[in-house]
Amino acid sequence: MGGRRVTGRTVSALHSAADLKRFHSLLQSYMDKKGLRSTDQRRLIVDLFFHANGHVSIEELLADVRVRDARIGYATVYRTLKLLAECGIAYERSFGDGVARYELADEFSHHHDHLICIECGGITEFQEPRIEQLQDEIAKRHRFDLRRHKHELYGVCAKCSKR
Amino acid sequence: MGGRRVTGRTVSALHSAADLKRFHSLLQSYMDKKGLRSTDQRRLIVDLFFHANGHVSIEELLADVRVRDARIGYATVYRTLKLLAECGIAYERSFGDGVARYELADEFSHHHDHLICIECGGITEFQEPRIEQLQDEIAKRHRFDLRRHKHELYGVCAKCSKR
DNA sequence: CTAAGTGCAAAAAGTTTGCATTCCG
DNA sequence: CGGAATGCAAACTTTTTGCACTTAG
Repeated sequence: MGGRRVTGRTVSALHSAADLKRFHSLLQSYMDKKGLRSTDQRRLIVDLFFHANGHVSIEELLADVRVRDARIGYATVYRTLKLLAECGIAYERSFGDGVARYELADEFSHHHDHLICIECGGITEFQEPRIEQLQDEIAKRHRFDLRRHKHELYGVCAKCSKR
Repeated sequence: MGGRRVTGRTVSALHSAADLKRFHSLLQSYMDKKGLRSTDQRRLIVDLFFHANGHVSIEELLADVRVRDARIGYATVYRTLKLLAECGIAYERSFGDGVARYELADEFSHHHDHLICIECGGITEFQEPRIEQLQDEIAKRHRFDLRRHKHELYGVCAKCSKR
């Protein structure tokens, strides 16, 4: 119910082995279908993305990737993330700071929305099924085919209020 | 209750005269306090912003503004919108298409969230008090001082589904 | 082999800023 | 007058693309 703290890149994501399996097989079948190739770079980037904490920017992921292989370029990470977004494995987000961020799709992680602290920039996740239900209602009301949503609460977190 | 269609720039916003009055007086007092000046350009931009449909980009507002005064530059609109955002009269948003958009703060308009069509880009507004209430609950649960939120539903609108 | 992928560097697209000039108060 | 605002153009930032070279299949 509550959210777990995932500010920045301090907490490692906890996805199950089963998620990883489905993730790989979906990606593989998409790549097969499109005639795309599996390269060292792509495997590394995709792997680190899966294990990264949610909400990584291209720059951040590139830094991670370069620890393992310093030759990899920005454009490759950029194109690989686009690829993941294309086949529905990743969502492209932007929290208003002008840089694109990517996170694992709900089906490989767990669906969640965000509380964002306007003081420290910390991001906490939350889940609220009753809101999801109301969203479906709204979509129905508008005869709108709802595919995804973005729900962000901005304010000051407990820690920052105290200071 | 339902939302009204405000796609792009086709429907004119309907704010009350009282809103306009409060809007001007808040802006005026902010400018007085900061020693800022009232210029022809600023008055024109601010005025057109108030009467514009929600969600205007700098580029769009600039186009409107230039109908009245062709000499006005991008930077002036940019700086004026920043000013409005600074003093809380406007919100800066971004719907992921890489351009910043501005809309009137809730207190001068009416609070609403957005349904965004991923086919045609159309934006429809919606309101749902029960969601607002649940948000407050979530914030409380996290001892989070909620200041504002962003709730966007992405999908395919009725019109586009039909095609 | 050959079409796809990579890395680089250049091009775009949008946002910010420096500065000479204009103009509000 | 003096400092703030404007308009222009240049600087930035981030994203996207073209291209020659490499490589998976």
